[in-house]
Amino acid sequence: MKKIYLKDIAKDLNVSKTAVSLVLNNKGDENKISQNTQKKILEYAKKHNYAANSLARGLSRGKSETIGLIIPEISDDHYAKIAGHIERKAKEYGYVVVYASSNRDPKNETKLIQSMINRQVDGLIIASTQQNSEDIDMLLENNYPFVLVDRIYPKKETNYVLVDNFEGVQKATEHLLNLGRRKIGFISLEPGLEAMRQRLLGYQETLKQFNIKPKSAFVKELSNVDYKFQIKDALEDLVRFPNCVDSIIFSTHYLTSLGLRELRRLNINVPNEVAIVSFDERGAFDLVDPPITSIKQPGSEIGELSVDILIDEIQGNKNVVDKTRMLEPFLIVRKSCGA
Amino acid sequence: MKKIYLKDIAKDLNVSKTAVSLVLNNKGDENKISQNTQKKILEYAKKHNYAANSLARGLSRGKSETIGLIIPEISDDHYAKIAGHIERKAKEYGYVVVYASSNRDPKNETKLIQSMINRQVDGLIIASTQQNSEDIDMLLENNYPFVLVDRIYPKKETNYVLVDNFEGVQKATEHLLNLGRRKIGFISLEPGLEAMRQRLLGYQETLKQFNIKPKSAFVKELSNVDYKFQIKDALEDLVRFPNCVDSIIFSTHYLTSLGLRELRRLNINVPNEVAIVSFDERGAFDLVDPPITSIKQPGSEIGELSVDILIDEIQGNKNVVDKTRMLEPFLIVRKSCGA
DNA sequence: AATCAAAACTAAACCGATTTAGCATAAAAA
DNA sequence: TTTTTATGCTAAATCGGTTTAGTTTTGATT
Repeated sequence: MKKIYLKDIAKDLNVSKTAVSLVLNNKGDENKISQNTQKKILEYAKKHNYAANSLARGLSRGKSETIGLIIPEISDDHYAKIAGHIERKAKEYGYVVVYASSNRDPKNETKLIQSMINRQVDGLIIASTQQNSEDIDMLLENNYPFVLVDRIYPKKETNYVLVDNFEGVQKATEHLLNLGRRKIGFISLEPGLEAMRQRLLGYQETLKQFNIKPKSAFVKELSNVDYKFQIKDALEDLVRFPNCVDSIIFSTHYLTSLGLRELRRLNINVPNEVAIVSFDERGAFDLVDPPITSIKQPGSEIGELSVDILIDEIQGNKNVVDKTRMLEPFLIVRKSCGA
Repeated sequence: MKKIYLKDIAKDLNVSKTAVSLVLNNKGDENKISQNTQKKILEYAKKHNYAANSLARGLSRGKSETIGLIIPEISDDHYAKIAGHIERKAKEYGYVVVYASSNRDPKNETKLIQSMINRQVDGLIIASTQQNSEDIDMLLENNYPFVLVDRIYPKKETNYVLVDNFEGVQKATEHLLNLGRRKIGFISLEPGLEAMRQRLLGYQETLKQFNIKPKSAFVKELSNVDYKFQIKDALEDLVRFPNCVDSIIFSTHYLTSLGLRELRRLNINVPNEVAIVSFDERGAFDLVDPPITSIKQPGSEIGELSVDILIDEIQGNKNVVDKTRMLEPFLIVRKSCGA
């Protein structure tokens, strides 16, 4: 099974490389290659299993039919799901996906963006650390096709797809309030991410709507780096006097996991003593004791829309009208709130 | 920020493209480019942020510094983890990763392998459906660098990295037996995969070592396609008369999740009535009620070794001596067996 | 002063496609 | 019969690098 090249086909069939290339790219008719020749070329190509070298094609066409995906971590449940949907949708368009994890480090992100551009990806889907303003500006200035997912730069005009974080927490908070909980704690990460800010805001504003004054003592914002260690103190503080919250909203799934472990260690009954809600799902959250009420993001929509938008940008179409999409999250009610 | 090319540097510095290329590829010394010129070129390149177009470089060098990863599903916990480690390690070597999901369909896998080759990936890491003998043969014949992960073709001589599936289940079975369980059920998938065969074997052989005759009624092998529906009957059959097993080993994590749900529906107490062990971890298995005893695969080792081996193959080195690695799995003892 | 080797550099081919511009030939129109 | 037009095709440039096979320059040697 030797590799076969365009020029081999041309030579063997006694036609020019041009003819072969045109025909194989479906431009035979418009370039008036006779049906006869076309058939000949197509058959030969099929028979010998010809497929263009995509580096060569990419170089000559100036595009690679590849999209770059930059996310915090591919092994994170949430991003793995999104990556799956992105891949599927990209394939529909004939694109493949190169992924890279920033590990939540802005410097990594900068490098990855550069590296992807050098690798001639046609566009980028980025779940940014949100501390890479300059990179985003650079992309914008150069008209480089890209879409932000999951994270946005609120002051910049970019394409984006993300869930309505405010609404998500709003739903969760309302749920808790409707179940009679009044002392709701909120454990989140430092507000570097707009998403986290919106989640906090959703919590605070909903309390206000219910005429409850948000207490800052009920809110714990952990370091992105040390959250694993900080969560212990944070939780203890929330559940002990004088706070004694009756419920906690965790602003992301891994905080939920850690928090629940801690609550167990403290022998606190969930949901009787403290109800919990998690932003984001994770693996077997429905099997956990108790099954965890979660705010679920529409992962498939997020993935698919971001690809739709990106491809539209890449191809310079204007098919996709709205390139800034905020999607509706859903509250999945389970037993961790006592409902 | 206009893009800058090799020829721009050459022109601006009044040297040849050759010189620039050599210097930037660290071949200045061996090609006797004067220190002066080298410095000039390096500085200019750095100042203007030059980076080679990797399509062009790839085309001309015949390699792309890209590796292809073909797995059943990127969104699967297990593969997402492996993908994470693969990416990290690949980056260390200066490679990027293109991933694609076969969705467990051999036809897809064939297409993906072809597509990756056309895209000039330098090598492949494949978690094969194990029904693609011809593709594997083709890769072997063409001396195409590749490594199988997680799945192997037992009769073919390929590089591979996978966990010792036999040993994993052996550990689990011994654990159950040591806890006094004697009627151990085994829920698995159709034996298309060698991994599944080994797991079954591990179960059967361990029973024999304990002088227990394996009963085929205790083994349920579900269809890869319809397992979601079949598991209900399978489970009922196992726990009801005449089988009445006192424990079950699930041969993969998603079967465990489904099975546990079903056990709950049947109001069967885990672990008192039926103990369970899961092959493979999943998200929050430690938080589940009860926390699930699992056979854990060494994900980071699997990912890293497969990259080490692949890069060694690609670069034609012989640094990595053993290119067929079977790794040790670990039993993580939790409460689902009553221990 | 002629010879030779080493040092410093470069022209041009090449990787494998795409694409522009244009050349024959045949058919239709004048 | 000549001109025009359409048909069918191709040579060669191009994409942006790498690499081979030289060439020129410099300096040392005889």
